[in-house]
Amino acid sequence: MTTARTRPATEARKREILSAALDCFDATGVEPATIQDIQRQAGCSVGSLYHHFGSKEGVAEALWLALIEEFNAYMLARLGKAESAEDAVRGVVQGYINWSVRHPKRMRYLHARDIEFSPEGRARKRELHGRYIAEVFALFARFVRDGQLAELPPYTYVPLISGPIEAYVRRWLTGDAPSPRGVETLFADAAWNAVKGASTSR
Amino acid sequence: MTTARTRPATEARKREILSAALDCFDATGVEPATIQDIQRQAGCSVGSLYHHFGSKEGVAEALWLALIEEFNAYMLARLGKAESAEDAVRGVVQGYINWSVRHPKRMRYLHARDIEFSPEGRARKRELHGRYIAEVFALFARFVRDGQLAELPPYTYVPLISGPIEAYVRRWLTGDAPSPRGVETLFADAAWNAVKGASTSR
Amino acid sequence: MTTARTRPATEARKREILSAALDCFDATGVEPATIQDIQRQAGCSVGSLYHHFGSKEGVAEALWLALIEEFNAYMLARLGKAESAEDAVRGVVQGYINWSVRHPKRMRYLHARDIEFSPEGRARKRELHGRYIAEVFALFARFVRDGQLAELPPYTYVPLISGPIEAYVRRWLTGDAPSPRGVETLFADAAWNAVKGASTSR
Amino acid sequence: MTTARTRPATEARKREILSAALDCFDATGVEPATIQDIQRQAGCSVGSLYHHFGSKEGVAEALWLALIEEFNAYMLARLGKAESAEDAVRGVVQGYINWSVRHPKRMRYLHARDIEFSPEGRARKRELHGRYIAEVFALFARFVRDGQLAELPPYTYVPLISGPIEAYVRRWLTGDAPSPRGVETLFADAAWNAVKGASTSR
DNA sequence: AATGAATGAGCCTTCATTCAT
DNA sequence: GATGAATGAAGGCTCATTCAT
Repeated sequence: MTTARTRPATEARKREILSAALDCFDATGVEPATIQDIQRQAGCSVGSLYHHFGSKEGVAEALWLALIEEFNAYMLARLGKAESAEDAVRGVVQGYINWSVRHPKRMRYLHARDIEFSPEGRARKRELHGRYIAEVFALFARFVRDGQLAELPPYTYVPLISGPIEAYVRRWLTGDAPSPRGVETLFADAAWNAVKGASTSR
Repeated sequence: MTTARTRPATEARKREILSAALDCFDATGVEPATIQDIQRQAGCSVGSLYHHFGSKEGVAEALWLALIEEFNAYMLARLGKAESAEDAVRGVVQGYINWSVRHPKRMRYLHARDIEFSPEGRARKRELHGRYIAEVFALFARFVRDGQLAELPPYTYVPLISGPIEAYVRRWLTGDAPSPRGVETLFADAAWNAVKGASTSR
Repeated sequence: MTTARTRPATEARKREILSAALDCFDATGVEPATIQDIQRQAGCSVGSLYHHFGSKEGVAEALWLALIEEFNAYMLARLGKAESAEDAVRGVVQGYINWSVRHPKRMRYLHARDIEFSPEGRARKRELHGRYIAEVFALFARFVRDGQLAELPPYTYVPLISGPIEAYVRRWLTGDAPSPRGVETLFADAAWNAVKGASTSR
Repeated sequence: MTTARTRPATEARKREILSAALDCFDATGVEPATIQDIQRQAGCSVGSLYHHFGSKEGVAEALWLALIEEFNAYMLARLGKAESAEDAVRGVVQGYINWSVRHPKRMRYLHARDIEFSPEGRARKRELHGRYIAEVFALFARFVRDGQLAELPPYTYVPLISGPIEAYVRRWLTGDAPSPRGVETLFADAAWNAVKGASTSR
């Protein structure tokens, strides 16, 4: 029994390249990283890289999409278990911290600004985002209806809940603040206070 | 008749170049923008640009430093007038919004990640940051002492106060959320709730 | 059940590839066309292409040789029926026009300059050319001997007879002149006038 | 007195590059010739080449336009002196031969097929062609009116007059026929016979 | 016979920077 | 102070070809 239908060897090679690319992009940024950096790090040829991803930006895009998919799945798994709004909100903060601490490079890359998406990449990004947001909102809408969460302009929930911890983690990732371990409760409190509903007794 | 000592004409030319550079950097990012983009936009020669700033990164650095100085001055002027901790905290949020709305390009540039500072530039940046933080902390320390503000790990104040509005404004600057006009109070409330002290009656 | 000796399936596949190659070469030229263009157009794999033709130039060469063989056969069939020198000369012009109008891509490809022949290809080309010229000259020599055709430097017959219509057809093939339909007689007259012998009464 | 207004040094450099390019393109064709071939032959840097011509195709285009302009001027100067239609027609053939013999590389390049024109280049080409054709037609129209030339479909004059000698010269340029010296009269006769008018007594 | 992943030399081009005028 | 022609290292990418399956 040789290579199976989906050519697992090919998938493995693609994963190797993406992993090497993450290291390179993390070290210098997407723009400054060169194809040769990645190729050397991945132990493959230039041609192979282009065979699988078409371009340098193709690699950057595929990497970002793979990571956001992973992150979303992680958060949704966490939120799915929440039994109350407070649980969910605190879970977002805690989950954000946990994933960042476990995978700082990945989180740093998700924050990167200099990734140029192709039209297809942008579409895929929107699709993933839309699907994620839809699931999150479905969850939160219930809590808004039963008064556990305040009714706010839709675009403000995420900044209010994640903004502080995002800002803190970004400073930590760039070496400008200590580890987020230890401040979990403080930021979870802030998030919960920012969005909790009137029905929620103090 | 050109005035002697300070050569205002020179200063004007430098400002023109920085303004052109802001447009270019904002359009494509620092790395992708080329000296020739800037030079064409500024209507000057390559040589002139090098005469005044020494290098492309020299332009990027000078621009960032000029903007952060302007922003800090703006915030300090606002905070200086605050008569209570709540006033100050809400002022930060409001000031952040106002300046961003008035100068979105400038704010976007202050958020840029791909500026490479020279050792001198980095020193100047640290100096400006230190001076700013010192003034802000002097102000806030008073409020912590008298109980208006909670006593928290030092690195958490800024993320707690500015994180949500920063996150929101970033989304707005990239076209992913509506104008911050109208959500001022909401974000000011969140900021204040996150850092207010026990002495502050509810 | 695949037939054994000549493997008609193989021949069919080769013809498919050559046909696809003609389309590609015609669209962009031989040099710019890529193996992958051809392979995609032909609906076969890269490997298959190499299996049958050995290289890209191998395809270009095989195509050219196949077409020139076809063209020569067409012209000889036409000339064989000529009963007089005038008939033959006019037949060349008319045949050139007919074949060009029927197969403009093929004629355009026979005019292509950027085909690099292998030594074997060049030999085959010479062989085909020699055989063709020999047959044509055998025919024309008779007419020169009996005075129907003028006795001219050998290398001038072809340019004198075919030059004008070649020039016209080339312009038509590139879209710079209208169809050669309608000018047949004019060009046939010119050809005949250019080479007719003294014995030919006016 | 240093460099004058039009920077003759710059023009000289451009001419050097074009001359080197002609050698390279003639040796291998436009597509196969590399920027480095040209740059080395011209004794300039890659950057300089791009500074002046923008791209490899830019060089090829500028060269072709310069040569066609030169060729047109040469032919028009010759035709301007013609005192009869026969003089003019024979002059075209003779001029074509003379210029080809004097500048075989240039003529070979004017025949090249693999030059890709930019939209601007194409426009310039059309402009030059139009202006040339207009002058030639103005001349010939006179002869058509007074009966010295036959009245034929407009697109046929050039192929009828130049076609044979073009075909012959092309064979010579590729080494497939001896020098056109000695066949001038033969081809001039053919050209004149092909287009002379009824009024022209034999 | 067919497939397509892998290879890597070599291409065109960009662009920060210098410097003679 | 201003100009812009010149430089050349370095980058992204192409593509004919090979070869294990």
